[in-house]
Amino acid sequence: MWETFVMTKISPSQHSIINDARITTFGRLIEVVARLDSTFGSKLDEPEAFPKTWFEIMLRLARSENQQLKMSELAEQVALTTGGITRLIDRMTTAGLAERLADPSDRRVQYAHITQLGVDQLLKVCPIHAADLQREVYDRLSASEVKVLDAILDKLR
Amino acid sequence: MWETFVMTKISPSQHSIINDARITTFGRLIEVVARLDSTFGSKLDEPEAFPKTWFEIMLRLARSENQQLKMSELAEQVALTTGGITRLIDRMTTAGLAERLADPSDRRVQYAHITQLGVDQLLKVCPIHAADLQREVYDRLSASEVKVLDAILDKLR
DNA sequence: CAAGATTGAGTGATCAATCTTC
DNA sequence: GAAGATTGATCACTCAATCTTG
Repeated sequence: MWETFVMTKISPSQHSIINDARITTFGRLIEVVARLDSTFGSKLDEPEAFPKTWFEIMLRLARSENQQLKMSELAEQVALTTGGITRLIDRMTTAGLAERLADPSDRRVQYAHITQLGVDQLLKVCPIHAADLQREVYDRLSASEVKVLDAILDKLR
Repeated sequence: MWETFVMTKISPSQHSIINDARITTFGRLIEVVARLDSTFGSKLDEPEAFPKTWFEIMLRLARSENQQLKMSELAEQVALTTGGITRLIDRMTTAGLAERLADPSDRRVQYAHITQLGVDQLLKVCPIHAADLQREVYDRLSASEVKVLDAILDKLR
């Protein structure tokens, strides 16, 4: 069939550039992770639901020494700017899940600290999230694949 | 040393809930991908630089039949809402990288189509991105690890 | 002057409501 | 009425500038 309109054409040599396997695989990685992530975000539709970002914050605080982290450390860990963290902790503070603690030895720093309510909520949500992960991720992978995945993450850290 | 203030406490049994290995690994996955992704975003600081979202869009359009996709298909593929895609294509149209094409057989649908300028830009950026990926990702992994990664992505699709 | 946190302005997303076409 | 795309309102982020403390 002849073409009625002239469309954008891509030559064979250009085709190989656009279809680079490395770009394809990485793109799939981004896509799969984004899709899984958003799946779990909407999965937490409990009465006391909170965004997945909050979950990540609370988890890191709960796992840290004294259940607290410097604002700047927290920002670095969750790949946000310090400005972003400032207002995120503001919101979590309003929700009663986090609070700020001053550092007596350096009055420039503020610690983000998870509250008792935050710990309670976290303990309630963790098993749900773990079950979701089991079903959506781990049940679909072999033990050796999980092992390799872990190794890959170590190398890319 | 005795404690001056009462801090949030986490018991050993609660500790095991919070430190679930499945949650940890998945969290690391999110983190590593987010970090890599933002690294490459700032890497494209060429004169005609564009955000990584645009790159992803252009790549998908260029690889598709007739270099076009329905707005809704595109939204689904890049995990955005249709509203988000509408304005994203608006911006790319303003930049001359994409355009809208009507569907003669169904006047409800609009196709997002990559322009010749878009293809040119994409062809310029792909080798740069591939080289970045090679250095930041593939040089750090063995061939078998990449193979397993691909298999994992297939299963999680 | 540097480090740490916050604030103001601007951007790009979501969600829900709307408009058009099937 | 349902499907597809757009629009309005809002939200959470970034970037750059600012304030405070070291």
